[in-house]
Formats: sequence, C-alpha cells, structure tokens
Amino acid sequence: MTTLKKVAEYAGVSTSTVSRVIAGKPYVKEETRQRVLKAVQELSYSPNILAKSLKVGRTNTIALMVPSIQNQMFPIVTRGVEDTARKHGYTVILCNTDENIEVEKEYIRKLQNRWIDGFIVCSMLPDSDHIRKLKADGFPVVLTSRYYGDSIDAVIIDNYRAAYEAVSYLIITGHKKIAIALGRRQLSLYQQRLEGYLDALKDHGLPIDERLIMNETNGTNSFYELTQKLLDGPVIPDAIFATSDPKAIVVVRAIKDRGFRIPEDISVLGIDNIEMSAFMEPPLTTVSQPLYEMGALAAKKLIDLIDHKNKSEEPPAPVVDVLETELIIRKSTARRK
Amino acid sequence: MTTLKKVAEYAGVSTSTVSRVIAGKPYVKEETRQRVLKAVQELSYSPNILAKSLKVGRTNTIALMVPSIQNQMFPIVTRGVEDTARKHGYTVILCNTDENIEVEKEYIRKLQNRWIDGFIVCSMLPDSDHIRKLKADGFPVVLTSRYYGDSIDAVIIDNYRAAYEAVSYLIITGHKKIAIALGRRQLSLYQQRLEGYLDALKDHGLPIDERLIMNETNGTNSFYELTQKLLDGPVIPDAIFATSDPKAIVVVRAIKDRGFRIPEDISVLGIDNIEMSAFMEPPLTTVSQPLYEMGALAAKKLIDLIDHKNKSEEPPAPVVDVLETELIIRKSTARRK
DNA sequence: GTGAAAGCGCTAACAT
DNA sequence: ATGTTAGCGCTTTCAC
Repeated sequence: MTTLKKVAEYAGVSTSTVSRVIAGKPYVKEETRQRVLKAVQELSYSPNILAKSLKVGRTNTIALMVPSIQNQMFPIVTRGVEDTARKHGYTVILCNTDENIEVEKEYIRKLQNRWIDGFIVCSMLPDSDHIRKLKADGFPVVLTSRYYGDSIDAVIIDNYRAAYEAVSYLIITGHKKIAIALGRRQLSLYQQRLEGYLDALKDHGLPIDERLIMNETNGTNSFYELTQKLLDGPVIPDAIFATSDPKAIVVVRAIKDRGFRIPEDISVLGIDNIEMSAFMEPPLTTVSQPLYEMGALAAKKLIDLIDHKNKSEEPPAPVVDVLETELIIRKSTARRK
Repeated sequence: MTTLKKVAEYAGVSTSTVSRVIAGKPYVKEETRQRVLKAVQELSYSPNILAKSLKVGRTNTIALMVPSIQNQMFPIVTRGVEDTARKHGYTVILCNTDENIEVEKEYIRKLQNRWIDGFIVCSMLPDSDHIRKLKADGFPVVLTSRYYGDSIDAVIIDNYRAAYEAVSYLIITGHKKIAIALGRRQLSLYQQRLEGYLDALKDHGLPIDERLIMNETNGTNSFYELTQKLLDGPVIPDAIFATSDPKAIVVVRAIKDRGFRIPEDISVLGIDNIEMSAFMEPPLTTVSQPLYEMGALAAKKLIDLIDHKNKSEEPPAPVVDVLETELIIRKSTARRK
C-alpha cells in the first residue's frame, strides 16, 4: 500500500507538498511538482479516499432511495441521477426500500453517519417522518416523484393536471364511462391523480360512478382481477385510465383475456411513458413524465445543497420544481362516436 | 456531532470500553455496559463508519458495474445483488458503464482506493484487462452475465446450450428457415449463442444461410431496420431467434409493421425472460435466465471472497457457476406443418 | 475488566 | 515555496 508519506519520502519532500500537488494547489515550484509526480508514478500511488473523507468531512457519495429498481420508472430516474452525479464527481449508492418504512429507516440510520453527503428519495411515504427529521437536522435531502408539503426540495410533476388532461382527452374523444385503475391513495400522487380524474368528469358534466373506480388492493397485479371483475359486472367502461403504465399493462392483459378489443371496445390510457409502453400491442397512449430529467435535476439540486453545506451557508429555502408532462397519443385509445 | 470520546467522558469510562460495548465484545462488566449504553442513548450517539473503515481497512461496500440499468435485465440482477448484500451488512454502489471502457476504468480507479471491498461486474468486455488486473492484484471480483476464461469467479448460464435448445425447439416444431438477431460478437455470450444456433441447424440437417444472420450494427434498435430489410429480401424466414428479449421486442415490432403475423407467418423466440416478455402481444416464447439468482449468488461469492481476504487467507481458486436456464413456451411461436 | 496510547492516511492551519 | 504538526473518530494492542 503506497501512502502519501511514502511518496513524500521517495520524492524527498514533505507530505504537505505531495498533498498540494495531488490536489492541484498552487504555490509549488514546477520542479518540485515534477519530482512529486514522478514519485507518484513510480510508486503507482493513489490516494486513500477514506482518509481524505474522514479529514474533510464528506465523501462525494449520495444515496438514491427507490421503492424498487424493478419498477420500470426508476431505472430511468436512476440514470438521470447517476449521470449527473458522476459529472460532478459523486458516486451513487442504490437503496431499494420495497415501500418498507423499516428498511428505509435502517438505510438512513446506517448511511447518515457521516459517510453519505445527501439523499435523493423517491420512496417517500406519508409517514416517513424520519426523512423530515433528516432534513430538519440539516442533512441535504431532495425528493422526487413523490412529495408531501413544501418543507423539502423536490422535483415532481403536476399529477393533478396530468390526470385532468388525460381524462379530458378521453372525454373529448367521446368516451362516456371512464374507469380508473387507482394506486394506493396514501400516496399523494395517486390522490392527486384521482382528483384530476374526478374534476375532469365533473367539469365536462359526466357523472361519477363509484363502480368505475378500481382501488389497488395488493400490488399492481391486483388490477388483473379488479379489471376482470369490472368487465364481468353491470357497467362496462368504454375507457380505463390507469394511474401508471405498469398498471395499464396489467389492465390491457385483463381486457384482452376477457375477449374485449383495444381500442375498439375499450380505450386504455396510462401515465409514465416507460420504455415498454411504445412496444405494447397496441402501443399505449400515455402521459409522459420526464423521468431522466427528474433524476438529473434532483441530483443537481442535491449537489447544490451539499455545496452550500460545505461552505457552512444556511441552506436556501426549499424549492419544489414542477416539470412538464406531455400526452403521448398512440393506438390504445380511439375516438368514439 | 457525538463522538466515541464524548460518550466515554459522559459515561466516565475510556474510549476503549465504549468501543468494546459498541462492538459487543466480551470482558465488560455488566454494570459498565449499562452505563455506556445509557450514555449512547442519551447522547444519541452513532458511530462514524468512515473512521471505523479507515481503521479496519474495509467499508462493507461493494460496487456493481452494469452496462446500463436501463437494460431490463439488470434491475433484476441488481435486486439479487442488493438484497443479498444488505442481508450481509453490505451497501451497493451502482455504476453504469454504457459499455464504455473508459468509464469503467475511471470507476475502478476511483473506487479501488480502499473504499470499496469488491466488485461485481456485469459489463466485462473482451479487452477489459483492467478487471483482470484488479483480480490479479488480489482484489475481490466476481463476474456475472459475461465472462472470459476461468481466472475470475463468475456466475453465468450456458449460452451455447440455451441457444442450441431454443433453436432445436424451433426446428422440431417444423421451422425450416430460422433467422438469428445476433448481438455484438465481441461479447462471448453472443458468440456462444451463435454457435449454439449454428450447431443446432447442423445437427438437424438444416442448411446455414448467411442471409438469415442479422448482425447488430448500432444498438438494439438497429434490428428494426435489419429485420425489415430481411423481410423485404429474397428469403423470408419462418422464425427469428433473437439473442435477447429486448432484441426480440424490436424484431416483433418490425415484423408487425411489415404486415406479417406472429406466430402464423413468423415465429419469434428470445432469451432472458425479462418481465415484459410475458406482457407482449403475443407473449414471447423465450429462454429464461435466473437473473435474480445470478445477482444473489454473485453477491454471496463476492462476500465470501472479501471474508477470505479479511482473514488474510489465500483466495480460493476461482469457480465459474453455471446456472440452469429454461425454455418458456408462450404464444410467439407456433408449430409448422 | 479497564485504560493509555499508537496510529489508520490524509488535510490544513501555521511556521519558516 | 515548503515543512511541521495537530488532529478527523475509531480500533486495538499492551499494561495494569
């Protein structure tokens, strides 16, 4: 193991000089610099990041907390985070929480202890008070995808509006009985998407039929049964608005397996625009979220927060960034007369 | 910031005693232990992992290197790795290399310096000599998905056999003109899949037609054009064997867009069994890789290597584990008469 | 059983 | 322009 000290001895200088050269600091004679660099080369020295981090009090490492990287939204967000982090010299630790608050707490407990500079949290739950506490303790935190209140920086989309516009589109294209495949209402993003759905119906003078609201019971796959039950029931929808693309996929499967055609009998519309949506049969009409940009911006904001903290500045007031969504019209929806 | 020292002072003992209590070591009077624990509680102390790591020479952190987490294989592998790592008290750093050897090198250079205990590499390229060097330097490394030679521990599948069996299935079910959508041959896994394809044809007395071999030019999407060109040409296949599921998805899209039916006109068969395969239209016949298990086993092996190293034992001879694959028959293939 | 002290490898005043 | 030195917070002999 080559250390700074050995390099210093080898080059016949002090450790501080070597440290200066490594850090690219000024005030080193060119000749000395060359001698040190030669020593570094010959001993193939590379600095111990750990020792440095211990000394300077940060690690250039951030943690990304996601419900599960297997949810197809998050690989894209993750790339946004990682690319941005790498560009700024940061490394990313990946944490899957499986929506389990205990796992989340455990990760925070473990990582907070001075070896993570900040957190990007995609897995925020309404009762994630430990995350609020983290922020309150002055630890850099940025939320994305989900958020609750303005006390923490966040990067999100306008879920209400996304749903409102999606459902309005269905109404304008002639649909009268629009069902919704609704995610867990505890998550505010689904609550908001529900409200967008309800208000769109209301504003266009369509009645709200409780029987058309499918509430997630046991994970995304539960919509398979829920959809089939709906189709077996008294009131058959002419469109289903799925509150996420993975849900739409399950809904589509269920509809086909019951022998209905998409979009001729029933239109399906999702939210997310995950890669797969374009390759389904039929390709899915959906509302695209700028997932990569969300990750990238969240990382950028987090790094800014960390920089502030390093300069011992007061953290700026939290900002919630709302990114634009876009309705992507494909073949899973059709005009009704 | 509460440190060990403060806890010691508060409890009126030495730092070594506190350290012993924290580490759960014996030789501490019960009464003292209680006093220390109380101090820990009241000062809400939690140890600085960084300082500990610097001292003991390891971090309980491993790095996972993947081509891209957006390739749908890798989220599953990643979960296998992360779940296993967490169970053993390890944290995972995620590195996307985009098949770029410079990015890979940069990550290794940065992480190797004593703050990563080991690497799991899914992105190995034939000329990734820096990874061989890593291993040769005594650094714990496990490959998965790809490997080159037996000098490094690895967890893989039998790519030759997977392809051989897949193509044999197509032949047995009556297909005569089987095309292949072949990934970059530099990657041995695709070379092996090609050989499995060729040998299956040979062993069943079918001729090899170069025109039926589509070589990846510019990423997975290049198979869209390649497939369409093939379908426009003189020799129309009755089946296409795609050497990965993402390729199969693109191939299916191209076939449909050219107006052929699957499986009536052309059968399609993939390899991977990513989640999406079951939801395509038609659901994809494919060879499943135990992706989660590969990740989990790779992590387990790596942690074993790390444990060995910690005990300053010689590393055991590398073992290449070959996991079982399984042909999953769905609706994208049909019997020909 | 418990404490004193050395030191992991590095950085950053402070001196010179 | 360069060197000296005091730690960062922890573990771990070695003494007592």
